[in-house]
Amino acid sequence: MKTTTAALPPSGDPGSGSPDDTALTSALTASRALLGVIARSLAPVMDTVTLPQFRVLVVLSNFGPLRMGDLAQHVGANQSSFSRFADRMVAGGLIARSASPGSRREVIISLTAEGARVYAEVTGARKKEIALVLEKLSDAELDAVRAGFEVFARAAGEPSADETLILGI
Amino acid sequence: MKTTTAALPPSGDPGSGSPDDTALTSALTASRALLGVIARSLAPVMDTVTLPQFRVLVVLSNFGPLRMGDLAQHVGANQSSFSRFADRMVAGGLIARSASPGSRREVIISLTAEGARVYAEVTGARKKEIALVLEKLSDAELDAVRAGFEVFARAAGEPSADETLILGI
DNA sequence: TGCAATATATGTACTATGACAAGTATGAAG
DNA sequence: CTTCATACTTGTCATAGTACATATATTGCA
Repeated sequence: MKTTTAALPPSGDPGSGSPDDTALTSALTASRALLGVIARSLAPVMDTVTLPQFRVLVVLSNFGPLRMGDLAQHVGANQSSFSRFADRMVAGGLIARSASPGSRREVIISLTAEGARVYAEVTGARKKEIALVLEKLSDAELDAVRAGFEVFARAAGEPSADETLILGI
Repeated sequence: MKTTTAALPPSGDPGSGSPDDTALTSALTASRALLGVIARSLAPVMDTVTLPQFRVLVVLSNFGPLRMGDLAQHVGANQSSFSRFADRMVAGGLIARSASPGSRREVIISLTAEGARVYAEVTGARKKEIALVLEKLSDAELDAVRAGFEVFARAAGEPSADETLILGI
């Protein structure tokens, strides 16, 4: 029997770690801060492109023109669905279909100038947002940020393209 | 005339900043790393809830039970649309409708245990992912990360709830 | 009581996404 | 040239999200 489950109290952060992992706490807080940055940078284009569509822009920006099927695979889409999905993006002026030089049955998808602009708008905004934060800092603080972030990024490694695509960023 | 715009070459990061802003570069790299973390933490639940639905879980986790209309406002949804949106989440066992003690026309939405579990799964995974990165580090490196992230988070400030909701995180 | 305001639910309609099957055009192998 | 595989397109259908207008229930106030 599936009775309506009872209400639960709010919980900002579930479970506080051991008292000595201040680095974990700091990392979580910083991750929220960076999320804010990312979200703000993405917001302005969200009425031009949907998140799944932005995924495509990311892939094409990083890999260059791709065959339709390969592109579908990269974003984890069904190939047959993807054709009409591409139609919408073509209609939106974000991508372009072109014939493959090698084979007439292949269709190459590439960014249009507009598609590239949308992508650049987001990454540019992200950069600007972060710069805005950093310019509040003293030289010593900047150095601390640089050192800490470098260490973390090195340890975390670059996320695979497919991983970040989950969010479409 | 809007002819099909030509293909553009790939561009990983558009525009490199001035040579001295290594902190900016580090921050951008770290932001990508954290994005990977966030994306990985979100991936497992993406077949249980959609991103808009996860937004609701986030809001309810942070604010506790809310009236339907207030909840709709928090996630930026049209009130009349939201009723059926809530239907789906109720059907999915993620939230529950209950009568307001004060007024019989008000409907209070609260997380079910399952809804709270899904939210906790994501935040828990995020925490675990970050811990996994940090445990590779030496004490000195941990200290650098803690210091750098603390400075950055303080300068960036907590993102507003509405801001992070853009991404549904 | 009666009326206006409030809170939610429903009718209707549209777009985006996405799955599956079937069709069409092209290329490659024999 | 026939046949099979490849690459994309199209038909069909189902679901999610969202909007606008309208209906229903409830409350508060005159």
